[in-house]
Amino acid sequence: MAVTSFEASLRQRCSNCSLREICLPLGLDAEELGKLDDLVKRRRRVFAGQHLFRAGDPLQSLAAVRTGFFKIYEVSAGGHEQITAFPMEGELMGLDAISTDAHRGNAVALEDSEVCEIPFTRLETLLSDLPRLQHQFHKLLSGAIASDHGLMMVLGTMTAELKVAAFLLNLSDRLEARGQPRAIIRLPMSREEIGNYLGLKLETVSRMFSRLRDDGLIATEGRKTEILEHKALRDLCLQGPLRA
Amino acid sequence: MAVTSFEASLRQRCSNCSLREICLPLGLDAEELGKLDDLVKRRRRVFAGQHLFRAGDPLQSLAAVRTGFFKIYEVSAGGHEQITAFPMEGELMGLDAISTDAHRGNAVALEDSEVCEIPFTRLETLLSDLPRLQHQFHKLLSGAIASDHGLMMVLGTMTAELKVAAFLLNLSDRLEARGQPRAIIRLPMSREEIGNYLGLKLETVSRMFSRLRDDGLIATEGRKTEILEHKALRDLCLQGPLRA
DNA sequence: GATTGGCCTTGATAGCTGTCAAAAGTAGCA
DNA sequence: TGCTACTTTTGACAGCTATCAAGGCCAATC
Repeated sequence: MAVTSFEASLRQRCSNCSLREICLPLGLDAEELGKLDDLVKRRRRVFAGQHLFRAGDPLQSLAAVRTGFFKIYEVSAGGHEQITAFPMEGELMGLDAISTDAHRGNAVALEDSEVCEIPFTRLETLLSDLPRLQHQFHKLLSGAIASDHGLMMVLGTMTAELKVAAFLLNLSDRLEARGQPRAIIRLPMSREEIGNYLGLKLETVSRMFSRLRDDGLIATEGRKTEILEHKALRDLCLQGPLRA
Repeated sequence: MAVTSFEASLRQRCSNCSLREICLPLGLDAEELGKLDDLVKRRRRVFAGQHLFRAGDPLQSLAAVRTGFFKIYEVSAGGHEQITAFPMEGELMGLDAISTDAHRGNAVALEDSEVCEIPFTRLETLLSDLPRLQHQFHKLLSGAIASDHGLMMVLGTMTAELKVAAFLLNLSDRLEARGQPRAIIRLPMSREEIGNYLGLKLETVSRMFSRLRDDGLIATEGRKTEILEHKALRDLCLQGPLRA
């Protein structure tokens, strides 16, 4: 029992987290990691379907996904919902709240998940003391912008088939960056949620999955998807709506 | 002559810049402003059509638009160009470069413009000393994410007519935030560039301008556009693709 | 094991936007 | 002023995606 709780406490620290090469701790030395550990004390389980935060909530903490999968959606003034991201392990949520001190998005767990809460005001204080942590935080903010631009490119230039292909490749790349097999993708979101994210209707998403399957590029079994022809799928995205 | 150059040097400082309530200096006291002034020494003219930076350039400086208008476009692996922003006065460019230490976008002046160059490494050093500047910088990064999400909502949920209406309202709001008349919009970009930004073809953009004009919501005279019915235009965006 | 409800797939049709084409408008320049 | 090149507008038509509809699959429940 004592051993178990010791191991649990180890797992509960940034310094031993398997995601430290992806998340906030990247590039820190032991002393710096210790200070970050002091800050990120609160871990929290979020069950499937449960909200972690809602639009309008004051920004208390940023949250890093430790295990599981989330969706972030925003609601326009006209009442339309748009999913803006599907954060997975090692990704931060709530970065867009800093500008207004209140969350703009709603975060829902797509499966039973666990997050590390990072009190934002205390984080900013710590950043001033730890230049390397500051730089890594800026890289994560900047990376979020870059990744949003990637989605804008998908939304603005691609046909339905390419959008779905790009979506699968994006997930595949992110899995690979976490040391997981890049070919096998377990989708925690529905066709409707994929469609919302990609600017498509759920029927169109379904049709495109079928088309990619019929073309032999992927195999599907419900929400389990396997990429059979990785290179062909990437070439499809590259050629794009534009041929040479 | 002496007076002129004195006035010029005043205008060349963050502490006296008319954009200090929008840009990086927001919230700083006199001493802090002085340190920022020391950092942001280089102003640079960029003539219409000229590039300020290109994708792949190492990140040396962020740039704040002082006067004029830019477009930022990214080129996908497949060679497709996508405009991701039209920065105007007081807006920062190059934030997405921090994550990779190299620019991802290409910045082109749409008209003769002037920018303030902010050496990034020195900025990060200064941020550690000036918590308020650090917080404002984070707000601007966060605001860039929020604004990208706004565009994703437009791209993902709106029809062509609503996209163009939302585009005009966005420009109108940003002009108003700078104390300029919100109804009169001088577009420095072509129909093709608007279309690229909104995920539409130039002909469709032109048709939607004509439709909004025929409906009495706007008046057009080439690239000069006037919003005649501001509320009606906003209502149009709100009702969106969704009734009720 | 049958039933129920949610999600996914597939088909037929309609509507919106893209494509192709031509003419009109605008700006720069000799 | 007149020329040229570019941008914008407008029209006709095709193609892609949304819509409407029905049926199948799966898991949870009784």
